[in-house]
Amino acid sequence: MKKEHRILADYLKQKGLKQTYQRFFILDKFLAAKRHLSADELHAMVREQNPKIGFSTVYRTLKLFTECGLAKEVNFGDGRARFERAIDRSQHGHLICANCGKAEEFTLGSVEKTIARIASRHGFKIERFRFKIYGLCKKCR
Amino acid sequence: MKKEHRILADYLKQKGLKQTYQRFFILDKFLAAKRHLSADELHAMVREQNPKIGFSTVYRTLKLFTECGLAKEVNFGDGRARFERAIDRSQHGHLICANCGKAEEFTLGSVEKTIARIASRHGFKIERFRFKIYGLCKKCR
DNA sequence: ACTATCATGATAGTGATACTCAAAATCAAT
DNA sequence: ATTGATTTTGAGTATCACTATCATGATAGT
Repeated sequence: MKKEHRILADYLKQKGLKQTYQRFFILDKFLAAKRHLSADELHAMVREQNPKIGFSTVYRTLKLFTECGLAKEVNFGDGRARFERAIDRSQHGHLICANCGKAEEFTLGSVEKTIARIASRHGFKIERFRFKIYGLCKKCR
Repeated sequence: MKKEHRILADYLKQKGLKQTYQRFFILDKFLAAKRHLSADELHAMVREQNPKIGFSTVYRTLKLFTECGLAKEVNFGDGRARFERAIDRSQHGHLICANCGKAEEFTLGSVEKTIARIASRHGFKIERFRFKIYGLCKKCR
């Protein structure tokens, strides 16, 4: 059993929720994706193999993934939430192209100490942070 | 004449747009605000003294301010765009409280070099960047 | 003052997200 | 395996922020 299936299964049990076919099917599709997906885009992928699964279910399931730490919601300013894998991934920022809309990632190792220092100076308790650079990617510039 | 009025007036002239009462009235209200405002919130402030001014005008005028560099659009993840002054202000990030929703600011001086380095490594042309830390502020923690 | 053009403000439209509910699925207890 | 309580699903609808439309009104050059 995949690590991510285990995490989802445990979370469902802990919360008294049910292990449904849809939830694990959507999880597999989500993990297979290479890009940052919106609920709409993931639904399109899911529906290719499984046209019965509705948008609502995909949408709610993505929220569920976010709750149990399997996914992170990211927002690139185009008015639709996107989701990315959040297991076994180091902190990273996004380079978002204004032309093609694709998002590259960059590691944040060198910035993390700075972030911690800033927060403590303001008496602020960090839950999470987002670092985004908007501009033009190599291809589009 | 205020510096910001000058900037707006020049921009309007350059673009062949008209100098209207509303545009300058909204600008004054915008500049007087201490917080990060949404179009809705600014409209509420404007309407106190001037109930005739509609939401559409406030909304469009904020876009106009953004075009001419008087304002910046920021998004704190609550699904509504907010605007902040952008003249004579150094680059800064935001500390956004998950409880009260208020946003403090922090300076980014030490991070800017890092950002430039990251971008050049990816062949990415920076237009702008956003650095946001979500968590609990001093009061709410 | 006249006229072309732009701006305004009310209304309606759009798209993403969130809610509702009847029918179906899950799961613990028998 | 059957039952029954409870959750989930999927379709439809509602809501919210934002955007477009358009008739009326304001602006600015002549």
